[in-house]
Amino acid sequence: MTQSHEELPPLGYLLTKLARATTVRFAAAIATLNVHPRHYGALVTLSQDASANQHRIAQLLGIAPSAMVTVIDELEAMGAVARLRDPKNRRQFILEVTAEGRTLLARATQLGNEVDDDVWGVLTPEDRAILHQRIAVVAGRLD
Amino acid sequence: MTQSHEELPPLGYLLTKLARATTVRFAAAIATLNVHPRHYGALVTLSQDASANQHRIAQLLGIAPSAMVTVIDELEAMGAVARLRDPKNRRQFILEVTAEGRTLLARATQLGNEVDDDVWGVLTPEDRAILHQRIAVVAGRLD
DNA sequence: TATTGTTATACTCTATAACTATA
DNA sequence: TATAGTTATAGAGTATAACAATA
Repeated sequence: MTQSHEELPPLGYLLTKLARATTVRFAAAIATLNVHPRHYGALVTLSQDASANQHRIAQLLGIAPSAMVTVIDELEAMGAVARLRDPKNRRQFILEVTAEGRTLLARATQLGNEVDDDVWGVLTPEDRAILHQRIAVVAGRLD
Repeated sequence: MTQSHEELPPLGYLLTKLARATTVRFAAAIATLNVHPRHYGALVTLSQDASANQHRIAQLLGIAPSAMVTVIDELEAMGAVARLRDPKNRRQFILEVTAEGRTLLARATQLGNEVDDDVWGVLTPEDRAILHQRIAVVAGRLD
């Protein structure tokens, strides 16, 4: 047990600081694809839960449903997502990630991984992989 | 080596998602002290680098120098920070964290740790301590 | 009457540029 | 001429509330 542990700022605070710095770099990287982090988040979430409607995606992303409209509008304009009326419930859309959307997601993820290399390069690959996996677990439990 | 690792979204993206959820909880917790996350960040940074002026703090926090003015104004109004003119260079201030400021920081940190318990409770204490330490290392290298 | 998506609007946050004083 | 702090202002981002279509 290290004595210094108690004196670290809360994990959540350190995370916020890191997230902010990382987002700036990530945003700059994917701007070359004409994609905003907002679009990336929606694409990731849509890919993970194909049955989600716009309200559900907004909830998962932690933003207002009204804010989703523009994001999906833009993804649709890029040809990354298609709005298909659900015949079972015509109030809502089935949000389909197109082949183009999957390609875009893959490219943005690649750029994100390069930013990761830059920011997290001080850790050994093993440490980083373990960290990555644990963060994924915790992030997945938030929903 | 796990095959699934390659398919995780970038660490930076997961972090941003976690940071967002955590900040909402942290902000709600420290609101009981009439403190905003912004104030907390400035207090932490000031405590870590006593010689920093407002421009330097803004740089470390990744915000515009003009945005610091209100933050320091509010911290001063709370009695948490004192602006003392530097006699060596009267353009800048020495920003002193008061005893009251240190108490406030400790209380807010305590609340932040409780939020951490809530969010990170799915990890074992050992895993979490290692994670915390590594995150602190990476966050510290950003400056 | 409730739900899904949408629009209109207001509010918060942040950045940019111009100003004062000091160097 | 450059730097530290400040002020004014504009832009981006976000949330809230009201609305239309559907259930």
